[in-house]
Amino acid sequence: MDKLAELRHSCAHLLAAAVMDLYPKAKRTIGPPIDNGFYYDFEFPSPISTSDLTRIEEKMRELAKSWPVFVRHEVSLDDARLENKDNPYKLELIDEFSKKGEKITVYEAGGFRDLCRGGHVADPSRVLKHFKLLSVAGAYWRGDEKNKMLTRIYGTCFPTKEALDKYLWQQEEAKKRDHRKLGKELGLFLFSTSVGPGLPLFAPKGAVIRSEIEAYLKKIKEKYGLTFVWTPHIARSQLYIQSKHWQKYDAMMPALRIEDDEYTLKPMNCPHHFQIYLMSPHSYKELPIRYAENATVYRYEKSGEINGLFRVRSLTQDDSHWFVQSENLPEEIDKAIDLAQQIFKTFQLPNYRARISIRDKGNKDKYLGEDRVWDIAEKELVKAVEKRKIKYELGEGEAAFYGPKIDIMVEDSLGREWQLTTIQLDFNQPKNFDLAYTDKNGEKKQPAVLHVAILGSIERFMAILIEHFAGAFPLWLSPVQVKILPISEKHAGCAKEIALALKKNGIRHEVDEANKTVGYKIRESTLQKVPYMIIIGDKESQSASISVRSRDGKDLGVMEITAFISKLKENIETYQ
RNA sequence: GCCCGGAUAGUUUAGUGGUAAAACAAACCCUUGGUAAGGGUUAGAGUGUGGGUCCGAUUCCCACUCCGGGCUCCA
Repeated sequence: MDKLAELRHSCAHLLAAAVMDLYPKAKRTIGPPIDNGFYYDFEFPSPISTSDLTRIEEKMRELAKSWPVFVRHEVSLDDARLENKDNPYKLELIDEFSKKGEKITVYEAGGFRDLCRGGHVADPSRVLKHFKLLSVAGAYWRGDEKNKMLTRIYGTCFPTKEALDKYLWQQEEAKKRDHRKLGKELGLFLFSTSVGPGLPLFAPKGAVIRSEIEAYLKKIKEKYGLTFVWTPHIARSQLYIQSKHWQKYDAMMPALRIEDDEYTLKPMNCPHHFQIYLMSPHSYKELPIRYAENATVYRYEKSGEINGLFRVRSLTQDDSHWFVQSENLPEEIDKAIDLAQQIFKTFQLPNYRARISIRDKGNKDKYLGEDRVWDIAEKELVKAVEKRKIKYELGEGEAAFYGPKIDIMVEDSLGREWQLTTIQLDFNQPKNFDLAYTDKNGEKKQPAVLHVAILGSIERFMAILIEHFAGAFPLWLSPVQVKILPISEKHAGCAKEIALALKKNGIRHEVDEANKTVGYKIRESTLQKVPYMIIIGDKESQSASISVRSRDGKDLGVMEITAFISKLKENIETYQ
């Protein structure tokens, strides 16, 4: 256990002590350190809420002052059982450890004993200072929904006040950037009770961002040799029975009845794209065939799991299926990664790492497809990320039975990681759907399929972008690129002329004709994160020049309107 | 789905067992302004939905809907 984890684990003990002091009837369970702090799960005789945290935290501070050194005791099974006779959770753990033949240890500090593996700080009263309780939540005993729901208290602890403050600041900053909050403030998207949970509606400004992203994806994917297709949103349930999703996939929406047949909302596009592939026989000369679609699919996410645009029930995948001869897999995998890197660059996401899911080597039987092809594929996945110097880790045994895959995790401006890209090899579906091509010897062969989604879900990606940029999108994505601010009513005519010039050049703009001061208008445009403001007063209306200001408060000075427009167009056209 | 919390004008919030207050936004008026909030006036919700208790409910109780925090990170 590292130092920070020891500190946090010790703090979890402190929390448990405070809780036992205030709620003697509560039952303790476990309290491990986690990525950003620690938690402790309790069974309380009656529910507690966030407002109780203050009291508990005060008690912790009181106890911390004289918190003694942790003392380790090795105890026998019987003693351990006796000591915890009223706590079924601890008993369960004790029996488990004993069965595994592990030593049972108890740590004691300040009259407070807890079953514990160890890993504490040496001088608790000196270092247990910079902590904070954060939230209360429900959590199942051992994470299993069949078990009893416990009350989890989350907290965090750092070695210094500065580190704690920094963490809390980051949390605050993340809260400010919350895409749900910004989505409302910037008029991007909404949820309507009448439409239903998890079904986002995009308002004009959000729709602009969406369609810019989709248009960009279409352009760059076509450049990479993908062809776009379109498929409907419902299909006969039979299609998914053939693909085996019906049997295995648990996020299928319930079936619909249309006349005498059963249909369902599509949860994925693969079987549809396969139908297009099956439209005609294929020669090896045509391969690889790469079908792409920005396709909206529907998934049944449990009500409690829906979360803003991160987790929705209608989502649009930037999906594609590449039908490839096995021998061409290396170059196709490389191409897919190259495509992903280009796209990350465009969205100003410079840091990412890969996770490669491969077979469990000791258990090769449970995987479908030729051993040789798996070997090549796995090696190629590794080679491809190494060649591009992408940091990666191997997940042995994490591959699905039908193929290995690469996931790419991208870091945002607050240092949080998001999994975006999945490049999944599939040796299974070609079989289910009898996909074939004729090779140069006239023999019928089965192509490998690569499922490639770079951004995953466009809704989720938009949420990430909103938080990454804190709503201040790059020019090409901004719903309003330029705001024209006439100083007084007599400059309205001139403002309209400029608006017309922008319109002719395809630059999204608005004129703020409100009867307000220019200072007020600047403030409004800045809060709306409009990249550029043009201020029009007497000086400007008497010449062909405009005065430009950016949303970050810089006065860009006076320039010719034509020069300004061509500068913007140059920037925007990079992405079109 | 489950645990905890919440739902009051377009938005953010206040408040009360005797039918609701403010700020910002909006509309209008004054002002015609030079780089992050000029001033005034007016209108706007009957308090998520349904039920119950009560003379009386937005307030208390119940159910439902929706929203938020959380449910892998093992003594």
